[in-house]
Order: sequence, then C-alpha cells, then structure tokens
Amino acid sequence: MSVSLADHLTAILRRVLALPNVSVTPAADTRFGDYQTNAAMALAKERKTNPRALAAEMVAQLSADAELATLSEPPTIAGPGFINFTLKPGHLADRVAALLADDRLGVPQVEKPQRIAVDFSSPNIAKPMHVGHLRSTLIGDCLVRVARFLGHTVITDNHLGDWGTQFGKVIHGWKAFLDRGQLEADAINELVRVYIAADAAAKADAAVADLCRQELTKLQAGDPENMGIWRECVRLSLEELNRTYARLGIQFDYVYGESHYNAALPGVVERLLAAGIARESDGAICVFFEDHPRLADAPAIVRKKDGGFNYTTSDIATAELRVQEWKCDQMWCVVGAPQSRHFEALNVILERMGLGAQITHIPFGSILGPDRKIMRTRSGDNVSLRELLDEAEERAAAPIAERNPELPLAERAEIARVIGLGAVKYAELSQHRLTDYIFDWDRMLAFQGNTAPYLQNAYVRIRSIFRKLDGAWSAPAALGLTEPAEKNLAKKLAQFAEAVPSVLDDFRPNLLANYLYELADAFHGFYESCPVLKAEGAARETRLALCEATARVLRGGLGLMGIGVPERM
RNA sequence: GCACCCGUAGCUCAAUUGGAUAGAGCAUCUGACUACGGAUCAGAAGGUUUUAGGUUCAAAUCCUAACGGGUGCGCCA
Repeated sequence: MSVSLADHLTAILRRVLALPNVSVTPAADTRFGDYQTNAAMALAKERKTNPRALAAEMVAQLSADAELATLSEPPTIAGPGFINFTLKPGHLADRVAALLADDRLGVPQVEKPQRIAVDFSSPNIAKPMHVGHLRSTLIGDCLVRVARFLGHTVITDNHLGDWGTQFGKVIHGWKAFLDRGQLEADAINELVRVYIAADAAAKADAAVADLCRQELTKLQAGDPENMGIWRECVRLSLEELNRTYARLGIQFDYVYGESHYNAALPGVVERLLAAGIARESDGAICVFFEDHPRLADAPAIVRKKDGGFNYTTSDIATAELRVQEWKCDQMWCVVGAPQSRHFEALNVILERMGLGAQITHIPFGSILGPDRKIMRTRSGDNVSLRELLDEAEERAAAPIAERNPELPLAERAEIARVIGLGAVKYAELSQHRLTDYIFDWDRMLAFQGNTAPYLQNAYVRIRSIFRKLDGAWSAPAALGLTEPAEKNLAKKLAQFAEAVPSVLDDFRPNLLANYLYELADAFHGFYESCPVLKAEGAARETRLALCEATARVLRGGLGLMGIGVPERM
C-alpha cells in the first residue's frame, strides 16, 4: 500500500512528536523547502510559549529520526516558526520508479471505502439537453471516476425529470399538433414544438388550459392512452440522451426517473403524517420547520391540495431507496446552487424520519455567455448540448488541419473529437464549481494556458520522443536525479498521490486540473533544460523514465476527468 | 423585506480551507529562434484582495456593518 509524501511526512511527525493532530503540507513557497508544517506555531499558541523555541525542539527530535532521514534532509526553521522539509533526490527517484511500476500511479486507496449513490445530470424528458446540464453532468462524472479510482463503491443514478405538470401540455400537444414525419426525423425537437404549441394555445384559451389539466389528471390516473404517449416520449427521449452520453463517454448504473417513485409517494406521506412530521395546512400536507431559522418561513409541501405530489416527496422516496435497498452510506446530488434550500429542508425531513444518512448537495454556479448573463442563443433559447459539442469538434479541427495536413482525414477527425470534447470538459472542470464562468471558445481551445489542449500537447510531445526511440523501452529499476528541473518534475509526479484524493475533500475537480497544469508546466521546464534523446547512459534512462511517468500521469489524470489524449495533434 | 452564494492584476481565473513576499493564463514589454513538436521556455511590469471596523503570533479566508452583483423565498423541479 503506497502512501503520499504528505501523509508519510505527517505520520512521521505525529509519531516523533507524539501529537495526533499535526500535519505536513506541500510548501507554499518552495524556496524554503518542499513540505512544511506549522505545528510549532499552533502548539505554541496552545501552550503560550515561544513558537520558534518550540520549533527548535521539534526539529531536534525530528533530525534524530531514522525514517525521516530516508526521505528528507534535516528540517529547518524559518519565519515565525515554520518547519520546512527538503526531500532527498534519492527518495524522489524511488517514488518515480515505484509510480512506473504501479497501475495506480502511486495513488493510495481510501482506508474506509464507502458505498455512495451519485445523482447527476438529471435532464428532463421531452426536452433537449442544453448547456445548463453540462456542469452537473461533467462534475458528477468526474467525481464518480475519482471516487471509484480511490476504492469507493459508487452507484450512479440519472434522476430524470420524467414526470410532472408539463406532461399535460405535452400530451395535449401530441394529440392536437403532432407531425409523425417530424417525430421520426428529430423526436426531441418535435416534442418541444408540440409542447410550445400547446402552451401557447393554453395561454390564449382557458378551455385549452383546462384540457391540458385534464390530460395530466388522466395520465396520473393511469389512463392507457396517455400512459402510452408518455412511454413513447420517454423512449424517444432516452434514445437521444443516450447518444449524448455515449458521445461524452458517460454511463449510468440506473436511470430511475421521478416516475419510478410514483407508487411509493402515498406511503411516504402517510408515514410522515403518522409520525407527526407532516400536517395538513390549507388543504395541503406540509412539513414545517419552525425551529429552523433559515427554513422557518417556507414549509415543504409533500402533497398538494389537489392530491398530487411534488418533488420533495419523490426525493424522500428516492433517498429511502438508496439507503434501504442500495445500502448506501452516502448520497451525493450534483444539482445547481439555487436548490440548496430544498436540500436543506429535505435533510431535516430525512433526519426526523431517522433514515440514517443525509444527502450531500454538491452545488455549482451558472455558465454565462459573453454578456455575463446566463448563456442563451441570440433568440433567447437554451444552447443545445448537441450543437455545442458539434461546434467544439469543428473548432478543434482547424488547427490540426493546419498543423498536420498529412494525417488522414479520419485520424484528424478523431483527434478533433478528443481535443474538442476535452476542451469543453476541461474548461468546466478546471473552474471552481461555485463560480459562474464565462463560456469562451477561444480560451478553452487555446494551446496556451490552463487548457486541455495544452495538457494534451505535453502528452503528445512525450509520445513523439518515444516514437523516435529504436525498439521497445522499459523503465530502469532505479533513477538518478541530478538537475533541479528533474527533481522538480519528480516531486510533481509524486504529488499525484495527493492531488487525486483532494478532489473529494470538498468535491473540487478543479484541484486535479490545477495539479495537471502544474505538472505539464514542470514538464515543459524540464524539457527545455534537460535534453532527453541527446543525453547518454543513466541520465538518458532517468529522463526517459520521467517522460514516461509524466505521460502516464497526464493520461491517467485527464482520464479521471473523462478526457482522452491523442498520440499526435 | 428575509435567506443563501459571491466581490482578488486591464480581462479570465487560482490560492493546499487561518500560514511565509496573494499565484497563473490572456493582453503588454524584454530575451532564447538549425526547434527531442517554438502549439515552447526564461524574465519584466501589473494588487491597500469592494469599503470600514474586529478576533490573533498570523486574515483574501473567521466575526460585525456598509456598498455592489447573482440566486431563492407554499402547492414547478
């Protein structure tokens, strides 16, 4: 079982000082060393002593430790009481050698694997996926990949919006306006068209609005004709959704839409009433939160006065399934920030019910257009995800054609696909999830800066080196690091073991993106100052090993974000 | 009105969750130009972290208030 540098140093620190809560972190400023601890300052405050004097005592104990001496030079004190560790080149070399021999690239598995339901993407039926679904879909997919890689058992579930009041209008529109030919050609657009037509008609004519409500009531009562139309809508929508997910390389274990829980909803409400958690108010069944300052003025409605249920009820039923049948320890929901209040209320209810697990809401901000408003087309519509992905591939194709015109057209198209999709995914995942960000084609497809093409290019340059090699190459058993750029790159490679787990600390894929960018940056610095193929003997083998390790970490790290790497570009 | 999120270089974003002199990329300027893919690298310049207080060895980060922006507030999800 491997252990990261930070964890290893932390373990030594705790053992030597007999302090269970201190820790070692990567140095904020590498001029002082590679890792640091502020244990002396924290403890000095507690004991009301001088932090530098305390640091001196700690350093004396640490310097005598044999295990520490295998990985670090004797620690030093700086500033108000920081203790700094400088890693020994020999240890870093061993780490890179170990990484090359390890399918997991040195990343340890979690000690306590959890069973986690992850709910993400959640598009609506009878509507196209649009740019607004991008964040949930990509963040969710990345978190799932990372969690699985770290050893958790993850059950993915796409909680489709396949039930609700809008189906009254869809069904009326289907009956009144459907064009079968258009439905064959492009089902989703036709479903949207008939919905819009029905919506307009309902607004203009109260009788039509009433008709829509009747269609909904019939559907909810299980009317065979309306159920048939609804099933057809779901089937057609899933076909289109699955094309998009296949394109994005995303799979779900379950696609249980809201409708999956319909049968369970009356029972949920009955139990809430019986337990005294819910009560009647204005004809509706509500849960009140008088003792809860943020929720006090907004009860959750679990049954409307017309007898219908809404999303709070079906989310309760969903949580029950995930905990009671799937035996999940955790439930993650990747859903936009505006719904945070809903999840807070939901968790209060789940706690009162004694379910034994809470929902972890993983919120995110909005994608904005160039005008800093929520991204829309010129006519004010949502931007279709399919068209957006098409455009990404088209835009990625141009520089490849310019740079590598000799490549066969099919290969160029495949490269454009990998780069275009990668650019869109990376632009999303390299962003702090809570910030609203501006969708900018030129920036995400640029080959400079913190972009997917920059990282992919670093990988391509390495592959180019190995293509120039005659015959197969296998990694040497031992490396010798001499140049600062070599040591810097080796340290960065070893820190993959810290970067991956950090993603789950606060559900932050951008920490992995930051790491990969820094790795590519360290590689480019090394590449400039340390010739690989022109070097000889052990130096050449060491440098090839650093190249190979960098390529594997780049490929593995991007893979955790669902991003591929081309061999040429 | 109340609640939540946010405010960092000209622009777009980071900041290991309370640590050292707040970092990158664009754009600007100076170098490296027969180059293992220059789609690169080295460097310069750019900041009172919206403002005013407070907490402490230490604050972009925590607390209070103001200002500015976004979102949400009983039968949609």
